[in-house]
Amino acid sequence: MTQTVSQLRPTAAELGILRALWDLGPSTVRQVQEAVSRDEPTGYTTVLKFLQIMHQKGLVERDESSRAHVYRARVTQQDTQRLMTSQLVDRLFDGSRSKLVLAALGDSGAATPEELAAIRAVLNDLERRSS
Amino acid sequence: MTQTVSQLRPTAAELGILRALWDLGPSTVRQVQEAVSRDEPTGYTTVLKFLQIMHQKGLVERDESSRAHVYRARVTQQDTQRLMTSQLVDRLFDGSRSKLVLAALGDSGAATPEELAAIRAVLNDLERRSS
DNA sequence: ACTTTCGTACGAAGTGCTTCGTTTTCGGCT
DNA sequence: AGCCGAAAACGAAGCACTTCGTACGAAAGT
Repeated sequence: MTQTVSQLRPTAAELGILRALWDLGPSTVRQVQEAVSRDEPTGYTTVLKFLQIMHQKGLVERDESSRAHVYRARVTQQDTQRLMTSQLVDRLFDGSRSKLVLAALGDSGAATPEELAAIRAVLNDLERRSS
Repeated sequence: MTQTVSQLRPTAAELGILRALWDLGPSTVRQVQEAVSRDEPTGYTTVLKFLQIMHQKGLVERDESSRAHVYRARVTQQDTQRLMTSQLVDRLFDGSRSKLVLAALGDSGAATPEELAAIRAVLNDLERRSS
């Protein structure tokens, strides 16, 4: 049953819970439920069930020492971003990351001047590195 | 039953079929099935069923004048790219497109010099536009 | 006209995702 | 010790997605 976490894709609802955990850090079910419900009202046992499933899958770990178990994300936001971005690129952009970038930037109003500067910095870095 | 196509999100299997249609242009079920099966072997009636469902949803249109109906994508690849990219950004990048861009570029080996140049061009364009 | 072939249409089964009601367990309080 | 409130565990229902078997109809060859 052990599975490589790095290849595990969270479902839509699981992603909502991961977002709460990334935001809050280690949390009880109740805390997660309250955070998630701000976005999308969700019952307590629903959230509990997801956390149990995710624990089984290895997406989260939990500390059972207290009466109210404390859950913590076992995948980082960055890794998940990379994974899901890769999958989108594969499925929809013919495997070309830069096509995704162009699409994301192409939509007007996408970025503030500061963000553009940050992107430019990365770009400079990449070009320096490759030469 | 009429629904705005621009908000319609194709499922995983539907996306595979759309990719074939984008690639081939207007095609019969058999042609789509052959193309899709190169990636992922799929039965004829399975593909037919999907095309029927997608027709119902408005994702594709069909010409029934010949015995073998001819299907054609009703959403462009670009629109779908925009839609799904937006959703990824909302769900996983706190609504910031540039975070997605940084993540996509950050992975080394992502882009060739030509691609980087193309991105830089878009960047220049954006900055000129905003000033 | 008859059979074979190829296509559409339909229904339904299998699977995974989502949600929640009910039951059980645990600690604290009296 | 017994009760109460909060939490965990369990089971199942509802829904969407995926897949395919079967039936039926039309065209083409003999």
